[in-house]
Amino acid sequence: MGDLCDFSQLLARHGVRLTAVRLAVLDILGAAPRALRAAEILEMIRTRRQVNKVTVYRILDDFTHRGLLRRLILEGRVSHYELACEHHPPHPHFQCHLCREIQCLEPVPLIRMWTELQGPVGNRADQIDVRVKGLCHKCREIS
Amino acid sequence: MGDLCDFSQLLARHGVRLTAVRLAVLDILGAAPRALRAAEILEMIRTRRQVNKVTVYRILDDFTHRGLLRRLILEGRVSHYELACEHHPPHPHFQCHLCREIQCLEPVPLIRMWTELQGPVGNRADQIDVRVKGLCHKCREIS
DNA sequence: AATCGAAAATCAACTGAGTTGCAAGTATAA
DNA sequence: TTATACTTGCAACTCAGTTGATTTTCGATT
Ligand SMILES: [Mn+2]
Ligand SMILES: [Mn+2]
Ligand SMILES: [Zn+2]
Ligand SMILES: [Zn+2]
Repeated sequence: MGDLCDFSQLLARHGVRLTAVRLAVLDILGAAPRALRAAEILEMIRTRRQVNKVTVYRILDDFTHRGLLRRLILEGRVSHYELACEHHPPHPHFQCHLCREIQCLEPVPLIRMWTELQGPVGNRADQIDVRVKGLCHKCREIS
Repeated sequence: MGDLCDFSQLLARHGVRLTAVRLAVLDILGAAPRALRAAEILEMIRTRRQVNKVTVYRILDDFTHRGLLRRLILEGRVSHYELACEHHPPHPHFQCHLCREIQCLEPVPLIRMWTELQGPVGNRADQIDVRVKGLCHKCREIS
């Protein structure tokens, strides 16, 4: 999924030092087929090296503010993260209400809704998030 | 906002006993111009009577599962609640990234996107949430 | 009116993702 | 090499929400 991005170059461009943990975070998210929770990323890094959770949380937060990652709020309390580089434009997400698994959906054009969604005169809309909830195909055939 | 609903009748129809706290929750949400956090609802009930937070959380959870309220996940950690009766169909929400305030927007037709948003064949989409982020008109004129 | 069982409210203790402040370590610059 | 800034680690904390056990209230039955 992220095999198109050169992460060390990406970090350099953002004026961020290349460190083992930072690269691991990007590698893992780049290889993931879906958005991941901080705890999942932490666990995956720990299969390679020892790391403190605070370090990972701080990196995720920093990268999000730099626009390198997107933080997805799909359910209460836990955030999910995904790459935000040019090869991964914003897109809607699907969450199964049974297995809670998250899927990335293809981008849909929202341009026609944009004006309507600005709401009361004077609001400035910067971003539109679309979240689909339902039953995924795996859970459908089980139940 | 909720002056159209007869709450005592609504509770009766759901086979739920009418109690002071339950009615207060519905009254408050019915009068609110926007979705409220549990802590806000709790505080507002406490201007009238003494009540434990667990009671309020349990009522909000119960009402949500009965489909009497909608729980909105708009930012991490805190949920917002709004009435889900027939006078208040699902609709998009706007959140200002500066003051964090939430506004309800008019419903928009999503029917054209529905098929696209089902995603991989076999998924069943039940619900589409639209969330707009930006700068509200109040915060715009300040900054 | 007194009794009883179910539903509702309370209390204290807990959960867990995420945060904070500060100390220790490591890389870059002078 | 030494000074400096940046990065990581550790421990303690926060806070919305949850849990389980106990007490209170309600509505029915006798
Ligand atoms: Mn995605
Ligand atoms: Mn609303
Ligand atoms: Zn599923
Ligand atoms: Zn605002």
